[in-house]
Amino acid sequence: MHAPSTLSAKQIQHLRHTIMQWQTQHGRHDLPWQQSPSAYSVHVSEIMLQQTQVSTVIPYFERWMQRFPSLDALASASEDDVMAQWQGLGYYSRARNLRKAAAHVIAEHGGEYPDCLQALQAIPGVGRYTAGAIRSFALQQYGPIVDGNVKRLYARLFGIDGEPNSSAFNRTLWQLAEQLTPHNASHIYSQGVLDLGATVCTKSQPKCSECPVQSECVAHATGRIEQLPNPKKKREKPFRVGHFSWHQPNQHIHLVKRSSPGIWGGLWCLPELPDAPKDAELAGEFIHQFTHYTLHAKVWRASTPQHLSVKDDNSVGYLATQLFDLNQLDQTGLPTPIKQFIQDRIALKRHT
DNA sequence: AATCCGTGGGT
DNA sequence: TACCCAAGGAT
Repeated sequence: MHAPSTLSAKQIQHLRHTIMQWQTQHGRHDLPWQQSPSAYSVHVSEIMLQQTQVSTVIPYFERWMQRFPSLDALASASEDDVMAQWQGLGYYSRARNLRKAAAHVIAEHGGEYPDCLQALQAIPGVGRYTAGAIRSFALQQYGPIVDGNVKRLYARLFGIDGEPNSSAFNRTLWQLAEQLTPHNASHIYSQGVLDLGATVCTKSQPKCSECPVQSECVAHATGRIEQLPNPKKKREKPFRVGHFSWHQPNQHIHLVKRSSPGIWGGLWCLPELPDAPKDAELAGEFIHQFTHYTLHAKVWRASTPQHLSVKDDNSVGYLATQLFDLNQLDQTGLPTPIKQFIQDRIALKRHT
């Protein structure tokens, strides 16, 4: 892998200054989580922003801070309440971990977030990136960060020609972040690299003419902007069939709570069956695209509740089970396609 | 190290 | 349309 040699002190100073000045003048300052940030609000926003675009997160963040305005409010909430608030955001282990994290900070740190990176990373769901982000944005202390934006920016700026997500590639990026991040006003630099990656050094059609570090950019100088960072190897997406049961006695729907870890863990869902039931009537079916596989869901009518459900390890077991009023589903965390299916069917029935 | 974990925006 | 991938972390 082609990696840059160690940066000179002069290079570091120049890049820091240029990026920080650009952030002050052209960076983002109006995002909801940038207004009077606390360790808690920064923590919440950073977890929500993992693998999720800013525009998607904003309404969830606003609702979350209304519903769980403090660490104590979150820690004392039920898992079902938390999952219902997270409904639709995906990667639901983030929500389960966020609730655990609130209890962790209260139990281990008396309700005050720790300020060292090591202790921050011991919080459930907080890794190297999020720990650095909390240090930078909430505590305004030295907190290097490497995320997708930073990887793209550094890969182009320094001409890093490595296998994406390989350990060598990641090690190089983190070394650069540690060198470049200043110990004073770390939050401005960190926000600067995020904003630069998100608004200028974009994945496609980057705005190099607006870039403050264009003249230092290896990829721009060598005409490799479109090649860097190198594309990830794509894998074949498998196709899976899932069988679900539909039991709907008098305006109620029978749901089971899915186990975690596992897909849709912690959410309420139509009971998943190990196989297609014999002599059952098909209530409906749908296709759902996950990142790793395509799900063909078949939903079968059941005259009796199906307490048995397929667990994550493919075994069959008894899970928590409950009848939900069809008008109550808005306050319940269901997988998005399942909720969609149920609501479509209810709407359909009303018209026939 | 490789795989799993959701959903939706952008092109 | 189909594909990439987004303020990553856990196992």
